[in-house]
Amino acid sequence: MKGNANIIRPYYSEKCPVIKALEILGGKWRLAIIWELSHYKSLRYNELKRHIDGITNIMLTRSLQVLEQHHLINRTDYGQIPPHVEYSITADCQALLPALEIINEWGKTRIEVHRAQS
Amino acid sequence: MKGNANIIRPYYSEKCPVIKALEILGGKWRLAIIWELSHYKSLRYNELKRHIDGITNIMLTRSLQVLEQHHLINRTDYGQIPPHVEYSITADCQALLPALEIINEWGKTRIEVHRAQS
DNA sequence: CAGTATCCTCTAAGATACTG
DNA sequence: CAGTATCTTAGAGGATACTG
Repeated sequence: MKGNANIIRPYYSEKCPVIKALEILGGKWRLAIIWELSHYKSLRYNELKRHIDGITNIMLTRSLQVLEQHHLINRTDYGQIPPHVEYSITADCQALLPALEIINEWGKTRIEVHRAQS
Repeated sequence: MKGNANIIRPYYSEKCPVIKALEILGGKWRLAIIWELSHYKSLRYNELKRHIDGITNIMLTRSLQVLEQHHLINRTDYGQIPPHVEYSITADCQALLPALEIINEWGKTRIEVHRAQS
């Protein structure tokens, strides 16, 4: 597990909750994973990978591990061969969804801005 | 202006608004700056710096520039000597505040978790 | 199917010093 | 007061190949 630690080092994060949250959520793919998972009861590893265009195995794995460590997602291994693993968001994570809705809507307008400029 | 570009490269961002938003907001200090500014009508450069513990000149300057480019903050230069510059958030940016409220509340619980563990 | 193991690159972040 | 100019570096992100 390398290049896998949190993006932002502590200290100010212990005072500012917004910074603290970014420390946990700020990876390139983390919010996208949460957002994607939030639309399903659960998703398998490769399903999730197919949903998130451009993500690689390592990045998906690393991101999932970080999110799991922070109790934002549940990992359920059905202990079968071939493997069957399902991911879902936790109740803790649900609290963030209203924020993600807003960010998603806001992001849409940014894509329009971007298109209009190019 | 180096090391100042957006954190996340395009492509998937053009499809996923959440990724797009992160591309603009995902810097280490950007949300903190917006969050801080949102509590005031406007703040001067050094006031802002004093509010955000740990931020350096370059990081504040760079972050403010990026945010201004994306029309998230207004920069008002009063053209005086000594300089007098005020920063405030734009109407565009206001739309994000409800999300920041949620993230802030969520972040508080994470700080508690962090404390309980150490 | 669901991941690891290696290796590498790039750049965001920062330290330090200086300025109109 | 409100920044800029330079230089450096840690580590996030990724390419590629492999595995139980």
